[in-house]
Amino acid sequence: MRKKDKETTRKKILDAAMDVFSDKGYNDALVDDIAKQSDTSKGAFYFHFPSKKAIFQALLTSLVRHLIDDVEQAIEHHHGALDKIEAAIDTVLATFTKHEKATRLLLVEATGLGKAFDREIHQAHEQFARLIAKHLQAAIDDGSIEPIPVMVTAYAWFGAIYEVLFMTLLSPERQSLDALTKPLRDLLLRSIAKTSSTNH
Amino acid sequence: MRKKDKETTRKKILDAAMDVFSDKGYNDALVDDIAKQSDTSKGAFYFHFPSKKAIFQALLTSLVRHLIDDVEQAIEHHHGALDKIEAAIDTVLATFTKHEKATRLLLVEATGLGKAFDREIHQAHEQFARLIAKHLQAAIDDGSIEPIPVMVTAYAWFGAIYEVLFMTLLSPERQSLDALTKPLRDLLLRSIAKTSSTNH
Amino acid sequence: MRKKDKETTRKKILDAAMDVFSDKGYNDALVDDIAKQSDTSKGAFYFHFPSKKAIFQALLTSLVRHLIDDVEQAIEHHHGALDKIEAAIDTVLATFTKHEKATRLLLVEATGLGKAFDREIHQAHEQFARLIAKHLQAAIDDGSIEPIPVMVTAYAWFGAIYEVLFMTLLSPERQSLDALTKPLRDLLLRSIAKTSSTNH
Amino acid sequence: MRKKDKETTRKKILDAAMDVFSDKGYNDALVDDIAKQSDTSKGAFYFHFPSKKAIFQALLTSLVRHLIDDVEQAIEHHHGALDKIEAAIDTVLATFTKHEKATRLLLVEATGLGKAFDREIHQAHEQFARLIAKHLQAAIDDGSIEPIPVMVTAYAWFGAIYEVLFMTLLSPERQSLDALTKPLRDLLLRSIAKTSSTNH
DNA sequence: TATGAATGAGTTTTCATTCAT
DNA sequence: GATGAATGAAAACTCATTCAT
Repeated sequence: MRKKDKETTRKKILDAAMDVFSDKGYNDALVDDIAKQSDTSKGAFYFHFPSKKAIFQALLTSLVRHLIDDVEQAIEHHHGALDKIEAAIDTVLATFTKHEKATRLLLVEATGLGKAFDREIHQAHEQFARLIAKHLQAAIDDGSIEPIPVMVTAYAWFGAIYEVLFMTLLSPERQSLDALTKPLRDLLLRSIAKTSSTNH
Repeated sequence: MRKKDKETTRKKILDAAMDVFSDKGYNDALVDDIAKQSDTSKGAFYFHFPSKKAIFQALLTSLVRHLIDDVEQAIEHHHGALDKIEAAIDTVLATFTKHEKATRLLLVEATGLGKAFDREIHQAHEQFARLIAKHLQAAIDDGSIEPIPVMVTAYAWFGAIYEVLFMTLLSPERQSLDALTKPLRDLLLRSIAKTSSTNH
Repeated sequence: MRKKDKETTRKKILDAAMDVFSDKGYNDALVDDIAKQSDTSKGAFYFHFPSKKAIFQALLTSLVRHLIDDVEQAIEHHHGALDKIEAAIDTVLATFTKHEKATRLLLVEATGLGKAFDREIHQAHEQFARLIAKHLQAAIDDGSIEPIPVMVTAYAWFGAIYEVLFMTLLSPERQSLDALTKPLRDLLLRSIAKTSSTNH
Repeated sequence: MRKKDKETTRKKILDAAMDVFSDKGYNDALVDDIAKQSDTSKGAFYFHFPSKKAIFQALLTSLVRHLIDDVEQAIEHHHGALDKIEAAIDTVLATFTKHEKATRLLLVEATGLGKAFDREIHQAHEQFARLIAKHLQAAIDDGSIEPIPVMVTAYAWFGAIYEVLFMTLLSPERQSLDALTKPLRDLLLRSIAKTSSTNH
C-alpha cells in the first residue's frame, strides 16, 4: 500500500510535469509550478527526481517509448511492407494529433535547450527515424519499392511530418490536422516510388 | 565618423549575439557573454537593443531575410520552373550548410522558447515555406508538374530539409552534408513528379 | 513550531526593514541590507514579501495603525473634550518621540518617493488628521470651543507637530523634545481658544 | 554673445530639472530626462553641473532664495509688525500656490532622500522659519503680541502651512487653496494672540 | 561648449535546490 | 515519504558619469 502511494505520487508529478512543460516550455516551467499542479510538494518532487533536468529527460524517454509502442502496435496486424508503411504514416499522424501535449513537448519544447539536451533530442528523433527506416528497408527487401537510402529518407519523412504538425501546433488558426493527412501521405508515398511507372 | 562608429558597434554586438546564441542557445546565452564577446559593454548592448529578447528577434528577422534573398538570387538565372525548383533545393541546402551558425540559430535555438516566441518562429518557417510554394505553383501553372496542394508540400519539403540538416548538426559524428544533398533532392523531386503517375 | 518559525522570520525581516529604511531611506536601503540585518536571507525576504515596495507599504500601514491605536488608548481614560485634546497632543508627541525610527520612517522617509507613493502618504497623514479632527469636533459639539473648520485645523496641527519633530530629527544638535512640548501644546490650544480663556 | 549662449543653456537645464524633479521626484528623475527636456544634451548637463545631486541642491538653494525674496518684498510696504505678519502668511500661501512645481520640489521631493540631503532640507526649512521668526520677534519687541518662543512658533507655523499645502498637492481632488487661506490665517493669528483681540 | 555613444558597478528579483521537521 | 520555509548564486536591466569627437 505504501508502495502504491509512492508510485501514485510519482505519477502525479510526472503528469503535472508534462502539463507544465508542454504549456510553458522547459525554461519557463518552474519546479514550483509542477509541485503545485501535481498537488504534492517541492519536497516530493525532489524525493522522486534528482533535478528538473532529470524529470524532463525521463519524460522525454518515456514519451518516445510510448509513442513508438503505439505505432508499432497499430502496424502489427497490417501485412505487406507497403501496407505497413501506409499504416505507420497514418498512425504517427493520428497518435501525434491525439496526444497533443506530448507532441508539443517532444517536438517543440525539447528543442533549443542548449547543447546539454542535444543528445536527448538526437536520440528521440533517431528512434522515430529508425522506426520508419525499418519498415522502408522491409519494403525494399520485399521488392515492394526500389532501393533507396533508408536513413536519409526516414529523416526526411520524419521532418516532413514534424513540420506539418509543428506549423499546425504553432498556427494561431489551428486548422484540423485531418485535412492534411491525405496530401501528406500521398506526398510521402510518391517520394519512394522509384521513378515513374515501375513501382508495382 | 560618429555614425560609422555607432553602426560598427551595433554590428559587433549583433555578430557576437549570433555566435553566442548559436553556441549556447537563447536561455544559456548571457547578455554578459554577448557584451564580452562583442568587445564592447553591457551598456553598449542596452544602448543599441532594448532587451535580450529584442536582439534575438532582430537577429531572426534579419537572418530569414538574408537567407531568403540568397536563395532567390541564386535561383534568378535559372529558367524553367523545374530548373528553378532544383536550384532552390540545392541553394537552400548549400546556404544552410555554409551559414551553419545562422542555421542552428534559426532552426534549433529559436524553437522551444515558450509561447512568447511562437509567432516569430511560425513566421520564419512560413516565409521559407512560401518561397518554396511560390516556385511549386509556378511549376504547376507551367504544366511542368501535376497540381498538388502547394503549402502542405512546401512545409513538408522544408521539414524534410530541416530535419536532415538538424540531425546532421546535432549528430556527434557530423558527417558531411554534401553526401546527403543528392538523395534528398531526388527524394523531394520524386515527391512531385507528374511522371510517377502510377503510384498505386 | 513550523508556524512559529515562519512568523518569527517574517517579524525579523519587518524589524530589520524598519531599521534599515529609517536609517538609509527607501532608495538607499538595499534588499540585501534588510536580508543581512534580519539575519535571514534574500530568499526569505522574497518568500515573505513580494517586493521592496510592498514591505515598505506594509510597514507604513502597520505603523500608522499602531501609532493611532497608542494615541487612542492613551486618550481613553481622559474625560472632557478639551482634556482629551490635551492628552492627544501630549501622547502624539510622546509616542513619536519614543518611537523615533518609526517616526522618521513615517514622516521623513515616506515622503519624496515619487507619485507611486503619494496615495500611501496621503492616507497616512489623513488618518492622523482624522484622529485629531474627531476630538476637535467633540469639543465643538461639547461647547468647549467655538466652531472652527476641523479638517483644516487638524491638518495644521498635524503639520505643526510634524515640523517641530521633523526639524528636531534632522537637526545636528538634537535638542530634547521635552522642552518643546509645552510651548507647542500652548500654541495649539491657543489656536482654538475662543478667547484666551483658561489654558493653564 | 558666447557668454549669453552659455547662460541660456544653463538656464534651460535648470528649468528642465525643475520640471522633471517636481514631476518624478529625485530618484525617478533621470539625467537623461533632464537633458531631453532641456533640449540640450547630457554632455551639456555635465558641463554645467558636476552631478545630479549638485543640480538638485542648486535648485533647492535658488528656490529658497527666490521664494524668500518674494515674500520679503511683498511684506516690505506693510507697516506695523502684525500687519507684516499677516502679509507674510498671505504671501507665503499665495507664492507657494503660484509656484506649484517649486513648492512640490521643495516640500515634497526634497524629503526622504536619505541622510545625504538632511542638511539641505534642514537649512531650507530653517530659512523659512527664520523669516517667520524675525517678524514674530518684531511684533513682540513692538508690544503687538505677548512674548512667545519664536522659533518653536515659527516652525509650528511653517509646518501648519506646509501640511495644508502638502495635502492639497497630494490630494486626488485638488481643491482650491484659496478656500483654505482664510481659516489657516485665522488659526495662526489666534495662536499668537494674547487675547483674541482685534485680528482683522 | 556641446554631443551622445559607451562604460560597468550596482540593484531588484528569480528559482533550482536543500533540509529541518 | 512529504512538507514548505530558507538559501544564495545567478541574471537582466538601469543609469550616473565619462570622454572622444
